[in-house]
Amino acid sequence: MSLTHTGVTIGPADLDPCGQPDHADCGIREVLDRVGDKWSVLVIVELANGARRFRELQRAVDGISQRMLTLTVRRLERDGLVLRTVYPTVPAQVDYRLTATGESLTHLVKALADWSLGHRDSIARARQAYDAEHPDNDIR
Amino acid sequence: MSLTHTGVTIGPADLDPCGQPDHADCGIREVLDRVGDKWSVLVIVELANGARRFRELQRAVDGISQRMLTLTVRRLERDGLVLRTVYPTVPAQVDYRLTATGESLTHLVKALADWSLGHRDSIARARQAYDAEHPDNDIR
DNA sequence: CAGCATCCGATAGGATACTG
DNA sequence: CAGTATCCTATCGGATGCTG
Repeated sequence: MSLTHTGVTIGPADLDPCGQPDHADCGIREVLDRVGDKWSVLVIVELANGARRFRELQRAVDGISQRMLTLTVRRLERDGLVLRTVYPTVPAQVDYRLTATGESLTHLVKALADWSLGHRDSIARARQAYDAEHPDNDIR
Repeated sequence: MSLTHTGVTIGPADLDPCGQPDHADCGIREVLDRVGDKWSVLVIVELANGARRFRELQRAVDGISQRMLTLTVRRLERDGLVLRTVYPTVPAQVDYRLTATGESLTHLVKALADWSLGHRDSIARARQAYDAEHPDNDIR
């Protein structure tokens, strides 16, 4: 784990993405808002396996409404993570593929997915334990 | 990019977190919902630098409301990512620190932050370009 | 097929006031 | 200090119907 920090390592976990002592928001938000929304990551995961057409995407992601797929894919396009290509056939045909930038995100997405799978049991158990000890507390 | 896939590599980017051809949701959601929400990651980043008290956290994350900090930190506690310790002093004193599980997430969070910083310019330019060519389209 | 438009309920999340 | 309790708005996101 290396970050380009300029000086000494303060603690065992000196994590400061901005280089500021208090990492205001420093733009993490911009990415997090994209990575964080309900569908983007799943779409990226699917596109990591190759170009997909609209309906293919919708079937693959499964559960996503057409409205949300449209919005998700548009935002990814706007951010330059996905390339949208329209073929002037009849009926219309459109495909989506990751750009180089989008491709570079797949590593992280994969890491996230791996972490998720690796810890889901642990998390599930933690939740059960918590819920058992806080029956009233309805944090979800 | 390597994933533990069982058979042949279909494309240049065979990314399948579940091991299923269509990666339903396979539990990525559980983590994504936590990583994805507006504040969790920022809180984790702050806690990666050491234990913090409630007010310290609120000041550090900056912008978070007290209500959201409470909810965020409670959910992280429930998931076993954060340990909450109450000292029966007057006035009350509580601190929060990452558990081992939470600690293990900091690597990913850091990677995400790095990616974010590394691509924010690229993304900003993509957005400007998109908005210039789609003046009417208001996808945000 | 690949969408846009519209309606509408559910949730996120801010502001504010109060408590042990 | 470290919350809890309310209220209220904005956005998310599903369902449905229509178009090129």
